[in-house]
Amino acid sequence: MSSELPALAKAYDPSAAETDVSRRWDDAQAFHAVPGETPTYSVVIPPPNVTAALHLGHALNNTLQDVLVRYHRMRGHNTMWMPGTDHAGIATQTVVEKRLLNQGIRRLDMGRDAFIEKTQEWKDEYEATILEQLRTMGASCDYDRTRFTMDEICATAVRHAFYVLFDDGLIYRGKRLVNWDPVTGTALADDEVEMEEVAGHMWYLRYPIEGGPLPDGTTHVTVATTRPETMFGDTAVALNPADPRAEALRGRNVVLPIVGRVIPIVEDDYVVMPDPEGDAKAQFATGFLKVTPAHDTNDWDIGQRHDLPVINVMAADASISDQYGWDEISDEARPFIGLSREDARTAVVSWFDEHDLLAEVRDYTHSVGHSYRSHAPIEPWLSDQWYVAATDDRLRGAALRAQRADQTTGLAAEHQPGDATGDGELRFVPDRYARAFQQWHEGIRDWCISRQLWWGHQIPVWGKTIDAATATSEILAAVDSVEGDAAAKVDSAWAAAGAVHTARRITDTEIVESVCVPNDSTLRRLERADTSMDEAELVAALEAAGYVRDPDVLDTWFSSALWPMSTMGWPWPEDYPETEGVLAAFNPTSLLSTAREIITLWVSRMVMFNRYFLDGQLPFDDVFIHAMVQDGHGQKMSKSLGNGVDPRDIIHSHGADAMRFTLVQMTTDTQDVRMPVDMVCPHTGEAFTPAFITTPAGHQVAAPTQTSPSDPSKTMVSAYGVAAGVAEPSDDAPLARNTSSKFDAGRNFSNKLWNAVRFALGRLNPDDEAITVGADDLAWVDRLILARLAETVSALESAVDRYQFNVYADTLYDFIWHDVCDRYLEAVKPTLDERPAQRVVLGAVLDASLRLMHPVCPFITETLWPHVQHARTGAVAGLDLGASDLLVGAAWPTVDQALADAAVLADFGRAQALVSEVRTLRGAQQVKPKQQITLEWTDPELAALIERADGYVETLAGIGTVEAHSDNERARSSLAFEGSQVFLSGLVDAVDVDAERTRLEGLIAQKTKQIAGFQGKLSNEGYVNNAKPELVQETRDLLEVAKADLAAAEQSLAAL
RNA sequence: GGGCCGUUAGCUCAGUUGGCUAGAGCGCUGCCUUCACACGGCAGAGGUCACUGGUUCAAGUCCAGUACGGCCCA
Repeated sequence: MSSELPALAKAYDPSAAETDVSRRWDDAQAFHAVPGETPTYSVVIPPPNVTAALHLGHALNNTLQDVLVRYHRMRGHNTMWMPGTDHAGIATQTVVEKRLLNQGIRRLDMGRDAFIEKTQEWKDEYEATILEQLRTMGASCDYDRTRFTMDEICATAVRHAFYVLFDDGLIYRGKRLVNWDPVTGTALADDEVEMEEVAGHMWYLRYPIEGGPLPDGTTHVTVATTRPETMFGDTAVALNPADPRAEALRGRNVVLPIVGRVIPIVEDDYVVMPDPEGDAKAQFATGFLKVTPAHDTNDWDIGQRHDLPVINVMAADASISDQYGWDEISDEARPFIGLSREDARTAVVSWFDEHDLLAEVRDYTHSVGHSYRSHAPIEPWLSDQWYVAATDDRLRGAALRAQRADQTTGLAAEHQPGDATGDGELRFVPDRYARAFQQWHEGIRDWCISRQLWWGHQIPVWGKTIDAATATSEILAAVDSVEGDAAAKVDSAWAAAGAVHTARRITDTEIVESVCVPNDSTLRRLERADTSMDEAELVAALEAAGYVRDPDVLDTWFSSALWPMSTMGWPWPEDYPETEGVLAAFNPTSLLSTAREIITLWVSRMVMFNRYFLDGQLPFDDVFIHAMVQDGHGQKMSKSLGNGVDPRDIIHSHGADAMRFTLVQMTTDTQDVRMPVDMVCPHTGEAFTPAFITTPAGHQVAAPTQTSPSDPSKTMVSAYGVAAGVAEPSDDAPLARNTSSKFDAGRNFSNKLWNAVRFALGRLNPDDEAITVGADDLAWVDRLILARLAETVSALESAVDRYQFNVYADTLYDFIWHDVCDRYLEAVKPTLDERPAQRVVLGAVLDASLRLMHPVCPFITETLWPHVQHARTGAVAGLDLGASDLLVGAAWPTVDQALADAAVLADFGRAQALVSEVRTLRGAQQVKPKQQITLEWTDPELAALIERADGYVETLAGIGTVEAHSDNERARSSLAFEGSQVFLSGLVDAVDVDAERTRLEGLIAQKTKQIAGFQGKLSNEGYVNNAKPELVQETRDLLEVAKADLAAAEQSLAAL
């Protein structure tokens, strides 16, 4: 076998190893889970958008998931990690449109089908990239189960879910103000709108009072607005009923300038009264508010309260338009029709100025909603959209009741968890995020799910608007059975065939019918009166009857909300061989790991849907919210700032394990991850800290052009320079890639492990007899490393259980680097060849170390695994290391805690302290490493400790001889250890008395200070009486030792 | 505007129920090219724990406030 294993190179080279290991995992189907065995551990990946390649935030999240997944797999759980990608409707459509525009092609020109085809190509490209990235970073997903939110299995789930919700009255059509993105031309959900501070103006417009001046001579009211262009749609002016001017204005109207519309003055306590001392709003207020119900959400509410008309004056592109509800256009207003909202604003302000109706303009900074995709300002816009009744108790209530009682505060009585499945079981880690979940649901509004896009799941509703006079009796009966424009189910032939048929009266004369058609897999299972038609036939019949399919698609989050179910084959896993049994086995999943903002966007919706469709069952037990990766200036990484780091670059320069280890080590539960971004010089390959500049917006970014650190004649271009369009890469000045020296930590650690194993391979003998060794057979240092191993295993298990990733990494690092390498390997070097039992321990410790490190650094550990397996022999009693061909499938080590020998660990602390003291002295006197010195003790107890430690102190401190102190003429230095004098001789030929005196005087000063501190504590009665007795005793002991050390040092000084 | 988090060594961060004589990695300084590792070894320097007040025998840790930075939701 040894001939098959090539000798290890002097340093770890990740690239070759990673490829080889990936292939071995694939060949062994190592990540594939099959329903059956329990217990299970399952995770669904938060599906990355197919808009772009994965970034460092993805790398972090997926690394953390992989650590947990690999750990649980090793713990013997039936572990399944479901991978996949998200079609990301608006985001993908936007990027594809942009790419096409660059080629001079417009979406509308090419048509829906052709555009979807192009988008599909984009999706295929990025899906492949993303999956490749996941494999490259070592994510142990069950790739055989890879899903896409628009593939057939997911689409089936979406169709069925829509049908059920529609049938249950939880999906409805409503004419509301939506967040309209005029650039992409679609509605957005509330949480897809980002608020941004904008430096704008407050304009003060004077509206003339109809019917002449007030008794006090007032002829106008002055409204304050940040959006003058919406004035065409004003249908009232409001003031606060508490305003002293209210009485005089009661019942009066104003004449809307330009438009000529006469609109009432209404009283509403929403209106902020002017107050120069008040907050910003009050300072800028006039007390009069123009009310534009069709273009402002607050005005919409005021309009509802006062029964005001709603006049939409804008088209879908936010230009001023008379086509959406504004008629009776005055001659004065006509020139404004067709203007963009920006031009209209300028024109309106000019008009008011020219007509002496512009009272004032003031600078005003306020927040404005922007599309999270196009970044265009959102227009509140009146339109017909589909909604999920998220406020219904079956959804919102279920989400609130899911929360663990100890993570909520002030829940309403009806939201207290009950006995239902899933109630009170949802846990957030860190727990502070539970509050975000709770507050979001308490303030939730119905969820607008229709998007005016082409890329997505098209809404499965066929509609028709009919004249009420021609309606069938069933339809009339239905619409008359409900109030207003609510939808009512119609008992029709469509319904008999399995569709859900609704109707609603939208005007006195018009009725809208909507027919929701389920797909065949649902139809097959329905009990329906008319089974003559399948889906295609039903649709054909509907279309023949004049029904038209809704052109809109569903919000991406609708399909994402089903992800833990749809990926597992819901609703009918038996329909697809690959999903059979998966849903039952792996939902609820064990964990969802995601980012903060996703709590509202996604977590909430998964909880609502999973509970609704699966009898209250939660989609996951734990929600882990991971940190955000920021740059060195605390800024979010983004393309536009050019401060992003591509995980592929890090894998290329440092290796996947180095990246993973560093990310894990940086993950604490309190803070975001700050990652100072360096650049790689394309000329020399060296990493350097770039020169930074501050953008006008106040961001710290790498200057567009950078100079090569070692050759000032060469330059390069930064990612910011390219993103900002101010620098163009060329042959002479290429684009420099970003990196971060933070990843050196992981690379160094990998290399350390590599070399530790390399050393061991040279000293272990594969032909050793396979003996089982117990504590009694072992030397002190062997018992020590096993004790530290036992402690380490416990600490790692506890870290995983608590999602303390940095603790996991630090514990591992400390054990491998310090315990194994610095201490154990160094200590056994002189004895290994003579002690077969020690070789057994060394082999077992390395075997266990690879297992412990595997979840974080899977590639290097898997690479080393066969070498260690080949070289080691025998076993250690109490340390269970099950055999396995591949490390990925090996068992987590189980260690009998009896190996955590307390006496050995106590001696270790003392021996290590002594080694440290001796080394410090050696260092101070610059004794050569190879120089063996003599230690002379004065306390026999210390001699006994050194004896028990069995060579440990001598080896690590470079001591050749240990003997009792005697009076002779040797040149010697002395130190104080545990209150006794220890002498070292043979350090140098002649002791530098002056240096020795300085050193001892420093020591005396330090000890004196310590003693004062301890004495101060002990002379404090409050301390002695109140502190725990063992603590007081400890202080007393420390004082005694310090005193003895001081005496020893003084004695030495006197002897000089 | 509401909520959450952070401010500890030059940098990036730990610090569990108050007991600290404040730690780690990187960087820095000195020594060592020792037969696992210079992506290394040994040693060292470096901190009034943002600020103000309070509780306590005792505060990096608890409470109140201030300042600055960040995030989430409006």
